[in-house]
Amino acid sequence: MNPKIAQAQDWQALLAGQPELRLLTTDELDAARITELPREAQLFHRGETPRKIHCLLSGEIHLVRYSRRGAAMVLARSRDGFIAEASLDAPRYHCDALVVVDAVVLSLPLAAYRGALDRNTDFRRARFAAQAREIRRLRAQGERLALPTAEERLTHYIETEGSDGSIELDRPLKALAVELNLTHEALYRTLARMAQAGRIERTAKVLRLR
Amino acid sequence: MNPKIAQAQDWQALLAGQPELRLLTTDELDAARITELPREAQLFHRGETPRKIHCLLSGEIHLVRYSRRGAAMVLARSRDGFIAEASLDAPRYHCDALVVVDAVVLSLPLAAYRGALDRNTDFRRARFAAQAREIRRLRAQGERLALPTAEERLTHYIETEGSDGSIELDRPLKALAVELNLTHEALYRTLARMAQAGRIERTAKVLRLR
DNA sequence: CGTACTTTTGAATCGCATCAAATCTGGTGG
DNA sequence: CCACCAGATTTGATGCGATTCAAAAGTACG
Repeated sequence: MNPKIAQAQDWQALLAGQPELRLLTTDELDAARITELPREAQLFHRGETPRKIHCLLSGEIHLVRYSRRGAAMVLARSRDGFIAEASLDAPRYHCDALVVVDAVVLSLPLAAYRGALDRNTDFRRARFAAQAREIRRLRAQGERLALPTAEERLTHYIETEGSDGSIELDRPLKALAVELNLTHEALYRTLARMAQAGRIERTAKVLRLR
Repeated sequence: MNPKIAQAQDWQALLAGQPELRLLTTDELDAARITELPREAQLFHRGETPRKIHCLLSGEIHLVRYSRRGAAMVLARSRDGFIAEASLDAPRYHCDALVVVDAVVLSLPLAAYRGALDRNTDFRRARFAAQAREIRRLRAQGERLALPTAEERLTHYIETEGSDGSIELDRPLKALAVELNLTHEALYRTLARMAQAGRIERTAKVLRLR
């Protein structure tokens, strides 16, 4: 492990949680830096030119864009792994990266990242596969947003994002409503109706389709 | 150029239209085959295991999934280039590939494609960048589908997919309506209202924001 | 000149957003 | 331990925009 990073005893466990980083050589990790970012901080801003690639070790960061009327739109939620990797070959970021839960971020200069892609087969395959997964996830999300009713969107969400017909509720339902592009009222009502009709089972922390 | 492919005189022009294929070596192209597919044919079916990667040379192919009620959902429209590249590392296709306009397809065994990714730096960079573009496009599409009204979705579409505040209408408005996840009636009415109010300019083949 | 498809308009209906307000919950400080 | 507070959850009433169903007019193409 890179000595500069190894100094940070507290972060060892976090680094261990990112298997892809272990694919990088000591040389490649040499230029990496670790930063702590408090809630509300911004990792980067729209319009800036990407100079580093960031890997989220802990916390939560959202990619956000604002409509002309000021409404925030969440393009992506990240709880770990590389952030805005798809923007790196664009001349500018097209969204803000907003820290939603206090975060620890490892940042790597673009040159090191690109070098690793070219020379490190395992790393390259891992990143390539990760991009493919993201594309499939985004397609599923688009498919979901195209569904006309709240119930269909919720069902689709549980089927595609959950496992075995159920999802864990590790955050408030309001957050889920945002992801389904519903108001929280609409989601609450839909849940009530579905539970009433026996189409869904609801416990404190789990939603299960029946 | 690969002699087996070169035999197909008619397809030379089509191959020239795919700059990425020229990045492949003769060896890599050796295993490629070209197929013609009529409208309504399927290039692959949901549930099949991917064994080849397909590059669309001409025509149009849609990736389609069907809801339980049988409603078709178009996950992606392709008019040229690699198809369902993101599904290759999945054990099965999760959608059907439906030929919408008579198509010519070049198919390459997965092993040849993966070998090219590993050994051919230019090809790999090109594919990596293409995936990143696709991710950005899908994010923009998700953002668009989350907009509440027909007018906002249309405006967003013209702003992000068009150039300089206008788009060319090279296909019927009904097709555009599907992409905006609207009924064609809703789109027609929205266009009429916006034109009436002077917020959009409409000619036979172009839509322009004002 | 007929046929298939697109474009257009109308009327009725449905589902979600919006606004409002009450209740519940977890966590904090006194 | 309890009072309190912020945020989450829940229910109600109203309105709007898109869907749906229907039908007519326009357009391309063989």
